[in-house]
Amino acid sequence: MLKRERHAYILHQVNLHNKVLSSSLCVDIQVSEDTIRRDLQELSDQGKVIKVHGGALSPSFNEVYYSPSQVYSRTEKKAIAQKAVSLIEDGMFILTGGGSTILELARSLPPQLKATFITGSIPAVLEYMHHPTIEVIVIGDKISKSSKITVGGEAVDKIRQIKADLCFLGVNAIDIGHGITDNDWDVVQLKKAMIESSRKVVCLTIAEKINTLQPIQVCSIGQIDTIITELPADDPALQAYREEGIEIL
Amino acid sequence: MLKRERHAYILHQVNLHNKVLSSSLCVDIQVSEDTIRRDLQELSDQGKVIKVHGGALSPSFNEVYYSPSQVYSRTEKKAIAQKAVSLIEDGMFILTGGGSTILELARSLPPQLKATFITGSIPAVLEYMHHPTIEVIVIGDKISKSSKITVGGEAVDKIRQIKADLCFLGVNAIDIGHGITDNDWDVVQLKKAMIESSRKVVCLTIAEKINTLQPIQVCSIGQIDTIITELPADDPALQAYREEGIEIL
DNA sequence: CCACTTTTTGCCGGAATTTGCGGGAATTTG
DNA sequence: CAAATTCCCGCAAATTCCGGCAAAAAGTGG
Repeated sequence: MLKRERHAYILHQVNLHNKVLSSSLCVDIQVSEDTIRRDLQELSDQGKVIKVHGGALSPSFNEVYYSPSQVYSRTEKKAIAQKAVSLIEDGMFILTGGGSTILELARSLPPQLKATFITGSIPAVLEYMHHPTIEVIVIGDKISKSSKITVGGEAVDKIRQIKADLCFLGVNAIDIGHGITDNDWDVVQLKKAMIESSRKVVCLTIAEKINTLQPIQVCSIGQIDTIITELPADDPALQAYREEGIEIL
Repeated sequence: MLKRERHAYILHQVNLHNKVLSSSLCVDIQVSEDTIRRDLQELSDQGKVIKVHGGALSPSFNEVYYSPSQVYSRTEKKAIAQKAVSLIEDGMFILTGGGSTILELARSLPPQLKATFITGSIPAVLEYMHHPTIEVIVIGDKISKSSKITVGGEAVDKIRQIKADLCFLGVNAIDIGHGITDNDWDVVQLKKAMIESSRKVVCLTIAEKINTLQPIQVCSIGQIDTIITELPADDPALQAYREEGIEIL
């Protein structure tokens, strides 16, 4: 990996997460800690980051008041993203939707990962695009401005032509009896197609949304292979799902 | 392999992967590292790539991390966008590419305009998405990270199925003899399809790019209906194009 | 076809950059 | 305070860069 690439990657990470740890960077990028330290030093000299013991912070961190509730349940979603990343292997084809949990996943992808991500979500495409090595395939159709993803028959058709290894689904509501449910007709059509076109379906959801309902069903519990929440895998809140034979992470 | 060929190949690689290593290029093309270095130097002088120790990066690669305000020739592009907007009428279907001039156009759209914009450019989609009343249709396919547009056979096919009223084309190089030319094979395929699928083809270009050349032809002068530059319509620099029967704005 | 110029290319030697490593100082944490 | 981690400095190896030079190739004009 070229020096400039590393710098770009580090800056991207800092701007996304407001901080980076030298220790995690050097395992991500696969270079020695000294190199990372020198990189941080240079970026710090340029004023792009603020160097601190053990890593670096975003320069805007000190200026603006940092509201932790800026993004709804950001920390939980980060934890979910971390677990989700562990399912991804080099060479995989991965279908993803949109939603803030998926975005967090996109930001947490290790930099040397070589996989192909397929999505109709514009914010997700933006995140994937920043990644140095992954391939991005966009599902085209009309944009739904509210959800910022492409929706419609063309999009559904395209997804049906795909057979992906993995499908990451950000979930609005999940319930043991009604499965995954949602509130946008067009988005539901897409999610249905995504589930059918994937060998393995992984649900990402914060615990808060477990056992909640929305008007339109996306799929039944039986179609889900894995559920990822911010809770530990053996949390009692997930017992019912475990009993249905769903893998819990 | 000829010098021009090498340059085209290098540019293609850079646009594809966002970076090239001198070491890998010289085994690919079977020339000495010195030749590659000189090639990269020249391309860097022309601003086509950014030379770094060990190789080169795509110029758009760094843009992402810098402020969007320092865009090259911003004021000129705004002037062009103003003129372009005057061609748009309610209810039109409009094909557009990517590029900073098109983005400026997207930002200049009047807020009550009701039209449908079709594009494969992710930055353009983002701009259109912010608009309250226009419809956005995304052309799907694999993302070219450097140009940030979808490229490939699927995208070309989709465009062919469309018959748009207008096509706005950001232009890299235009010449009276060679028409519009560009340097990325995949992008050229898209632009060709866009031109064929539109009733009226409008070129947006800053005056600086008039009478310049790139390796690959997009279309001949005869296929262009309108040219928009920041210059007044009767500027002598555009005389030759006017004589070809092209409308100048 | 031949001399002549221009361009291109490869090679060489020295300079510069980058990277990892070791040792000791400094900082953090319990 | 003590252990662990992180930082900093200098060094060495590897790689890359750069300017100059000469041979090869391509273009030019008679």
